[in-house]
Amino acid sequence: MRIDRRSGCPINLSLEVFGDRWSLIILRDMIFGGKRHFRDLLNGSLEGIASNILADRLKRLMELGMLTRADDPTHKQKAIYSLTEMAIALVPILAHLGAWGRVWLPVSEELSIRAELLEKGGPPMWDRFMDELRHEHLGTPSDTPPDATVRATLQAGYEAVVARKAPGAGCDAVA
Amino acid sequence: MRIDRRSGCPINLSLEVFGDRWSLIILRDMIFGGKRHFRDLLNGSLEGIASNILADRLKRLMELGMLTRADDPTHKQKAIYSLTEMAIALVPILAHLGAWGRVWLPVSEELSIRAELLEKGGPPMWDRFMDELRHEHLGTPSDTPPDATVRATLQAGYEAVVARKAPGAGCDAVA
DNA sequence: CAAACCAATTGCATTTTGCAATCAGTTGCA
DNA sequence: TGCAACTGATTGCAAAATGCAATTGGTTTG
Repeated sequence: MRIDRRSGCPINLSLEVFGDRWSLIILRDMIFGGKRHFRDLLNGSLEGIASNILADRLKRLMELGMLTRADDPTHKQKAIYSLTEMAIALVPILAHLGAWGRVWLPVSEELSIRAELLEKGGPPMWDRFMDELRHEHLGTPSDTPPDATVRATLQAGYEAVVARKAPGAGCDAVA
Repeated sequence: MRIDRRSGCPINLSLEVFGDRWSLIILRDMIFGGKRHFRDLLNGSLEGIASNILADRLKRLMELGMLTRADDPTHKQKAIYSLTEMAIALVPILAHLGAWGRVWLPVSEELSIRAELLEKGGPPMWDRFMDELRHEHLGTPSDTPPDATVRATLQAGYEAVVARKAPGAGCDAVA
């Protein structure tokens, strides 16, 4: 599962990067879920990735230049993973992918609300979101207040759906 | 490699559809290369798919509703494969994917000129291309003359690059 | 009538995946 | 201090997917 370079076609090479079942899931959880640690990615994703596969994919995505790894200063053995610009540039693709899936596949309502909001926001929202990610992961300066982020908007939409579908559950239902 | 439905997330479900190394390659060759027959797909793609995998993926894409299969009236054992609207709707994703690959991966110039033209054309060009595909594959009426198609434009761009890189080779160099 | 072509299928070795158990070191709490 | 919980992984193993070559039964072409 390294790169074969079967051909120099852009679509083929893109597939060689994330044409598997887990790489994009990991990037999705980092981009939309804000996950930065091994354990968060391991336990947090709905799909249940195995730890050996997660370790392998993190390594591979680092080799490919999509992620970087740094020691977490608050915990001697904690590693913190960051997106590179190469990974942040996937946001429009993920937005289109989510929009396509919402139309053509049996998605669940709770999990597709984010895709819907992102689709409605269009390229301007994608650009704002990419700026936020650059701020979080690359240390780029940002003038967006923390409570007005795209991620907060998406999360609020998700929680509204969950609350509406399970009215007795209160407001603590977070996946 | 059927669908597991690990979760109802649109991105996850999309990955379950074409999160492998061949499905999207086949769709690329049908969409951009105009391939409709088993042999064309088998011999025509640069990446060299094996016939058993091609057969498996064609079957799978049909089960998923991305392709249909019909007998070719001109040849009793020839099958002709057609894209469905579900597959044609992937054009914007393929355009973004090509654009991303062109920036971040070691693509070859000949093979990325199509992606570049498609990116420059933007959504209006994608829409025209999707209409052409509907005309070819779904029998939808079309008012575009055959010599002004997006596919012809992309092919002309490709041939111009090939001719420029190998000036002595004449105009018969087609992959 | 033979050679080429058609869409697959079969057999088999290699690779990848998924799962569970485990690892050594670190931290939080009593 | 002692011990459980947590950290990012690693190992072993069975099952599945892949890649390759050969083959199949039928059709068309020269």
